[in-house]
Amino acid sequence: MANLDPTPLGTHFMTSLKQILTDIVAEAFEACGIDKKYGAVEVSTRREMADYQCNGALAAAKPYKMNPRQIGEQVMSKLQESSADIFSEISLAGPGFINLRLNNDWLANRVQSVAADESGRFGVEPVADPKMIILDYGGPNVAKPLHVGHVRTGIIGESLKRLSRFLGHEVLSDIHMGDWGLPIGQIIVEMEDRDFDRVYFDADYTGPYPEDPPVSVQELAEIYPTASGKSKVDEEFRARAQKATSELQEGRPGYRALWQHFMTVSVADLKKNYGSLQVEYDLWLGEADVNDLINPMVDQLKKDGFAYLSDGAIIIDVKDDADKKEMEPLMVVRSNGAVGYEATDMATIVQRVRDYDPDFVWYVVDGRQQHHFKKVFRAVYKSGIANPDKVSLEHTYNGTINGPDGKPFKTRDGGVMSLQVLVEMVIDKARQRLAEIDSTAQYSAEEQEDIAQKVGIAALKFSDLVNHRTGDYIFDLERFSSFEGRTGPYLLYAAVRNQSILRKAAEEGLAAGTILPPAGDEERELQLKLLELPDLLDFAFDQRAPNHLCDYAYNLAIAFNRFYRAHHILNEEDAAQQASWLGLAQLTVDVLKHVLYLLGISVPERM
RNA sequence: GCCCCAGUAGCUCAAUGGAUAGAGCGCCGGACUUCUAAUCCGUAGGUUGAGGGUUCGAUUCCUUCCUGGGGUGCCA
Repeated sequence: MANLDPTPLGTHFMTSLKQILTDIVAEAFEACGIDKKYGAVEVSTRREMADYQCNGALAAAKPYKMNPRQIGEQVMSKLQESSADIFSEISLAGPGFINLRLNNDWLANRVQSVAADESGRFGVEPVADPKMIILDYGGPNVAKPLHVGHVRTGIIGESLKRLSRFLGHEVLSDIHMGDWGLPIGQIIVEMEDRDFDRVYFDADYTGPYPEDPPVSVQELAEIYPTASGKSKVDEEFRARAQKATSELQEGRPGYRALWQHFMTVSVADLKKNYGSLQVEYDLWLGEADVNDLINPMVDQLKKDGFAYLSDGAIIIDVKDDADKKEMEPLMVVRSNGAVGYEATDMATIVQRVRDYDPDFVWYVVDGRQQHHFKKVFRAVYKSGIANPDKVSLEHTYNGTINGPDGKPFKTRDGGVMSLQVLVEMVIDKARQRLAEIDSTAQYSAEEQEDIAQKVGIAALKFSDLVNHRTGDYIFDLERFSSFEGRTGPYLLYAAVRNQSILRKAAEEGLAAGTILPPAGDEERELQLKLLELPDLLDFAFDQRAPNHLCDYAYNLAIAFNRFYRAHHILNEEDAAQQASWLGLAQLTVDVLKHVLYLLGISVPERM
């Protein structure tokens, strides 16, 4: 095989099997006088016929005015000359699919080289050109408890963070709290009406204020919905709330002191609740953190002619000449002087560009905000706050979790189901399941509880992440806490059984050895699946879609479970074969656990 | 009105323009003296909402409808 030009395609060309095969087939196309771009190789969709396939002969037929099968024959003949050591079978099928089956020795050799990688990267090289990515997800509102709706943004964002970071990108996650808008004003007014400590509401008093928060997060959880409800029906209340919001933003000391208390109790609660889902943040910034950037930004926008007064509000036109549809302007300051999330989102971009100079900002936020982000992105690009050639602002939106009526989920009494309650229900279900299983009875109470936590969280997270990011789906507690079939616990179980073998092997003094060519179809499929990892990670990253990680983890677990059934490792008498299988089992569990880690799911030692 | 998103097996969901559209659940039927049966194997189940178009090839791209959901300058 001739030395190929280094390819700029793909980020893991050194280790991606797909890329290696594409390079080989592309060279064969070129040798036939056909553009190498037609040499793209994919995992075969017909696994009983091939491991990998190239469809390029079909695509090349027209421009080269040739019969696709004729092209296929020529390419095959070149491949047979150049790569007989790699392929055990090269065939042409149907209208012109080039089917490739890998030589078993070559296959095992590849797997062995991945197993021998002691860096913990499974042969996946960090990207050559790391990007700086800011991931904005979670977006909880201060004083509002997390509910089922926060599940998706939190765990999808967390997974994208872990994936991007593993691939070698520089990533910062920011919770971006909603802590500066009308809800805060509504709570302030409601608290004033309820005669909370007067010092906070006395405009002439400037401090000091009490150190202890006047409210708990539980009280806030009750006060906010009440205030929000009043605001909808009571115009006077609403006007007062708007005024309070505006005064808070302008710096009224008593309101600022109250706000600080809200933050203290809310952040502690958020850390606890997101922590239970293993959703973690690098930055705990929020809308309030950009307050001081807003006035200068608005002044500049006015000075540059992008922002102007209209009906008492300050707006920016974001309509594009290419738009056929209507596109109302973005309102950056309301007529009462308060700012909403349009201004804070814009100012946050000012801040992020200034402080981090990112290549990407991904907003993992509900898809219903698409219009909002479109306007914000246009406004910042148009006004020069962000340079479209430098930073890509993406609304990496997620769908909603709906009730049976197709609308965002509500409990039977019309309320929202809190995240904490949901998590506790799922873990409790896991406890019950655990109690039914004999093997765990001997474990300590602590270990059993740890297992229940991991099983419950795995069930919850996997059943959400397995759905495509952008799609809505219907909330089903049974499904969230199901432990059978295509679920989180299925994956844990596969990993745990594997670990059990390795533990027993270690006790018997058995060590992993060189991985040999597959002994059967089950093992062959497992080896092939392991080699798909780099391409899978690239693909999931490109699509910003963790469901592909779920898909891979599940298929890897299936492949392992079949292998497990077909070959009894510990009873194997051939020492080299046994050592090979131990190596394969070790690699499988390492890869499986790592992909689960990228999903934000932890694996217990045993269960 | 305008815009966005969706419509795939009984149900919940997958499917980077490729061959015979896949899983899980549910249904029916098999496999535990064997490294953990939270497992494995098998059967049945489809006009991919409808029509048109582009393409050698369409669930995927374009277009017109139908149905559902969402959004649409002073809530976020």
